[in-house]
Amino acid sequence: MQEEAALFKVLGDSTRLRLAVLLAIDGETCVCRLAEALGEPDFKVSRHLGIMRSVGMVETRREGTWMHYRLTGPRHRLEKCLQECFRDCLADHKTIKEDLKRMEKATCAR
Amino acid sequence: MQEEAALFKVLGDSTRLRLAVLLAIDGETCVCRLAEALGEPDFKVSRHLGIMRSVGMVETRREGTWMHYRLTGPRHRLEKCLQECFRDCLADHKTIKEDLKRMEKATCAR
DNA sequence: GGTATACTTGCGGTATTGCGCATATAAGCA
DNA sequence: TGCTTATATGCGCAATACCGCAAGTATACC
Repeated sequence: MQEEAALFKVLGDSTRLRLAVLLAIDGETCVCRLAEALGEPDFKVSRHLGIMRSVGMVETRREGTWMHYRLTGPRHRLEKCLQECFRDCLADHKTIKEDLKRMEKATCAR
Repeated sequence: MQEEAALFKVLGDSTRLRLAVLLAIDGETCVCRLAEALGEPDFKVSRHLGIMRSVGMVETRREGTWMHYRLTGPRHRLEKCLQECFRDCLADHKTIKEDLKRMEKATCAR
């Protein structure tokens, strides 16, 4: 049960929960865009993404200097359920809408 | 988003996650039965239930010396989704099955 | 009143977490 | 090579979390 709890624990921080929802909605995204979306320093976002990666919740793809993060294709029912949760229950949240708005305007070259 | 993250955080501890799943499966249950199910001291179980109550995840009903805990009827989509998650994704977990077995044998007078 | 059962809570200790800052790495380009 | 952009990470600190134990409350029953 430790592994399952670890998934919830990772989502138990609002910064990481926002990142998870944004990735669920927008798919693969680079760190700088996510940092602009959240209005947080990129080292902070990077560190939280690292934590999410350590439990296998996200995967990365490097493209030059950019690092693209995406949610891992769900490995079991729990992860599938959680990802549906992001899209179905949290996408409409005020904070997420604001994050998405900032992400659209991101100055990052994509 | 803090409130939503707080829900996940509460589930980010394996003791509390087990309690949540057991309550989702078995409905209203007293502390001593839950403690026997988990094989943990009752003061520990009681403390974790208190944490779950502090975020509104569980409610209580007193009956004599017994205190019965149950999951709160979901107040929004996220809680509904999480409760489905308990039943659909976690009820079959090895640990939960063992917990349920111990709960059946509980010496507690119910 | 006194005792028993069921549950809760204060305390002290150790461990983990999240933060910002500064520094490090990694790739691209002049 | 050196410079820039994008990202990652080591460090120290303050805050929080979980634990076991011991003591407390609450109800029931004699």
